[in-house]
Amino acid sequence: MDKLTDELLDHVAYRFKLLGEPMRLRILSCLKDGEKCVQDLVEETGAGQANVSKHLSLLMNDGVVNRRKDGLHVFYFIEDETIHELCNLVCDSLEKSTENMQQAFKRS
Amino acid sequence: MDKLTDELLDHVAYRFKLLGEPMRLRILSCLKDGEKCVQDLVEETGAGQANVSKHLSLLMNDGVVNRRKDGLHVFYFIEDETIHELCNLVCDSLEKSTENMQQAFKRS
DNA sequence: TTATTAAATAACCAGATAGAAATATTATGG
DNA sequence: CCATAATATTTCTATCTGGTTATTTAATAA
Repeated sequence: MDKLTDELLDHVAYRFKLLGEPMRLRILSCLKDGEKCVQDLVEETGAGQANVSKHLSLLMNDGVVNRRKDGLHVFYFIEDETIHELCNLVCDSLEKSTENMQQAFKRS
Repeated sequence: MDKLTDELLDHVAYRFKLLGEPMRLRILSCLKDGEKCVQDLVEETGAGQANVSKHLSLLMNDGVVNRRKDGLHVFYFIEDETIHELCNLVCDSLEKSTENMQQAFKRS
């Protein structure tokens, strides 16, 4: 985070914002183990088709995911693998702070 | 990102959402080198005082920052150091994809 | 006590956006 | 060509939220 230009900072914020919607994170979680077509994602997430498409479109435009067309189906996959690292970092951090909360609760 | 419960996933998303606002990221960037009082942050970011306070409050409640009171001043500092890692990861990733874009542009 | 300063909170508004429904596009098969 | 299935796009609406202004709270000093 050295010498963040305003432009880069805005882009970083936007990337975080993309990851900051539960449904988008759910979609990315579904893509963790490999490509999925839109239908699969609709079923797995329980979201509407238009909704899933829109989220995927946003993720595509920012280079988070990419796609491969095959007949009527469009298979989406994670393009930027750092997503997993990001999620893991946050998960670990949250779990740690939850532990601390519990510890503090025990002590009180 | 293994076995994300819905609850954890929502919390992870919320953490990302917190980082997904340019002004909050700017505030965190200001705190990178150490604690700052609210006034300092107001001056450095150019945002309104109420605004900075509100952002800090959100960041506090989720454990991203913490504070130390000293007389009239309240000094905020980063509590969850993984923030830096997260930002660096995103920065590197974005820079990389920008390079790729430029490469592709040269080839075309 | 009163005045002053720093920070937090409350109330409001305007812009953004997730979701739903309808429509359009694209690809396949008959 | 037409029908169908998968996906994308458009439109609309309800909700959320960042920013501003005004007010309140808290701490210090006179």
